[in-house]
Amino acid sequence: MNVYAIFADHVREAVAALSAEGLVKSGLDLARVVVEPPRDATHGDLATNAAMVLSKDAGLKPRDLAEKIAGKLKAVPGVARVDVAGPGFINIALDAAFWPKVLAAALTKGLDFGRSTFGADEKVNVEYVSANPTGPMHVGHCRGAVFGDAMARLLAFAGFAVTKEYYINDAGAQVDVLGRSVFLRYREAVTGEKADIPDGLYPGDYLVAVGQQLAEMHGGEYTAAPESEWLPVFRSFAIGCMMEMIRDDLTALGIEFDVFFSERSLAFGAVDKVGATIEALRASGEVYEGRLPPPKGAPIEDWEDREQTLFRSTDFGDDVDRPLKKSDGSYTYFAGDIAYHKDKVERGFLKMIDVWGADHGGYVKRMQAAVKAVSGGKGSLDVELIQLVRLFRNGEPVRMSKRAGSFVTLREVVDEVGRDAVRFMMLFRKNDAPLDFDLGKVIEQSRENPVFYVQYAHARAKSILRNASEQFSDLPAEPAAFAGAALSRLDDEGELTLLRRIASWPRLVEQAATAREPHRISFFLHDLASEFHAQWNRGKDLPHLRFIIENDRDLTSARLALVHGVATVLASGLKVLGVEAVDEMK
RNA sequence: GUCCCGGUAGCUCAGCAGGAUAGAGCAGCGGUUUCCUAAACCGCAGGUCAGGGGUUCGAAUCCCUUCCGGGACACCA
Repeated sequence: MNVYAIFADHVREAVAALSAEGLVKSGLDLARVVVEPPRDATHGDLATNAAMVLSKDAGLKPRDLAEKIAGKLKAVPGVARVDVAGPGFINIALDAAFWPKVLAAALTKGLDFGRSTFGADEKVNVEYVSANPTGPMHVGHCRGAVFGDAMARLLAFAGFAVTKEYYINDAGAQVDVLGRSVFLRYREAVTGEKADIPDGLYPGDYLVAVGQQLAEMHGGEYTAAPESEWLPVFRSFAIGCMMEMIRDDLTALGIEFDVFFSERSLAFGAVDKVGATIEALRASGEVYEGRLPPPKGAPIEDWEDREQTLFRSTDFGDDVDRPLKKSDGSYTYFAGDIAYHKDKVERGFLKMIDVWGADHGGYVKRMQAAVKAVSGGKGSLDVELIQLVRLFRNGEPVRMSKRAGSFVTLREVVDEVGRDAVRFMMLFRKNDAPLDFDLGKVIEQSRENPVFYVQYAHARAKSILRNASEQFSDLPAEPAAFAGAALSRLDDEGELTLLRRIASWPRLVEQAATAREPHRISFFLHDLASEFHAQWNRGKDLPHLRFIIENDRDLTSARLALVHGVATVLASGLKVLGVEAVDEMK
């Protein structure tokens, strides 16, 4: 039950009625009309900008139009008072009985309160992580992984039909390097002589076990064989091992995918889908053979002016056309990616979201251009760029050296501070702003740590409910049973603040989904937790405001309904973030 | 040189698809514990929303421009 959406309809109906009566021009564009919580609670429960937005087209002064609309809104059931204020705001005060109805709905729906049909089951493909299968995931991957996963959960909660997808980059030069690195570990395992890993290969210890497995499988068969014989075998086996490791890392973070899509399968499967995609685009005029101007910026030493196969991305707003084949004739990464997104379109996805690291920002325009081209203009690709995470420990930067193989792995971080802390902190910042992650602070149990702060609010709510059931042994355990409590007795300003916050949860879900900003969920939960802690503390000075009132069972029930409501929304929101709502702090 | 992302309180950041007097945490100062978890709360103080133009009833938010910081700029992924 989204109060704001319901009243936005009421406002539109009011305007339509005025038009029908000839009091206001008809055919006004109502798209900009919004109903929102007023900045100041003393203004009422709801506010709309309708009169100010429509006044120009309606040919009326904002306040005059506001008066007309207000007149109609007064007749809406549940409305107690309508005022026109300021430049033409229409403030709506609801009957005292209104908010309790929303709370009752929340209690009845439980964790599904806030779930929306907003997305209308539209298919959305969310592609994220897509780390190269050449080693364990490191912290740099972590934020994109959590963000993509939360985005997928959020969109699903908002009513979209979401598919979570991982693109395995198993076709490029880096997996050949992986195969060669593993070969050295294999020979090491066979001969017992410690291998010297030259620059350019992967030195990490995690490949030792892979080499040993290969030694067990093949014995010394390949030690003296030419690369052409062992590379495909070793590469393929190593990729499998790496993906297994990555899946384990992801599981540790609470992330599961619906689809793992192999890049290699596109060009080296039964049919060459990359080649087919290029030819299809050539037929439609989007691919041609031509020359490119030398790149600007830092000069490139081995730049060679040559005719190459180009995608006409400039037709779709890109800066230059982009090559699809390398000088050795093999496909560029971009060519494969076009074929991949074409495959998504063919699987029925017109709405696609890719989550990339910010260093891939320069790749956005060409990929969006490609999506337009392969979907006949019908598909859309949103790319969410994830900024860097700076890792700290108690204020000191954690140094990482990838070359030495001593980077901090995702698993190490999760093992140290826990899945919930990692996830929440990664989502407690806009994705396009850099984020400082302090391993020391996130496990601190204090107000400074938002993870703890929100979880503590939930635990506190549960604690109150436990205590209440000891004092009133016949209280029901099910939240839904409290929907019938005497909710009209919730009349304290702090209680009403919480009611309004709970009621705005469905609206927030839709906004966060529309904006593609899961971090709004985190901030909302933090606000709700803060208001709840505040109300709890008010009961210390003012005992009559406590949730449990010994000699007043009805009032206690009503307040416990509110506590259940808070706990429900906290749990619901945390679930969207993939964070556990704990019942007790240890 | 071009493109992308940032610039909001001393610090770290929100600011809800243009709205009413720009918010929170930390740091600073001052309070709150016979009590449902003080692991919390309350108060005070703190601002040229980087600068300058524009759009309009109204701009931190949209457009242009300058400055500053980060990132990306055939044939890597």
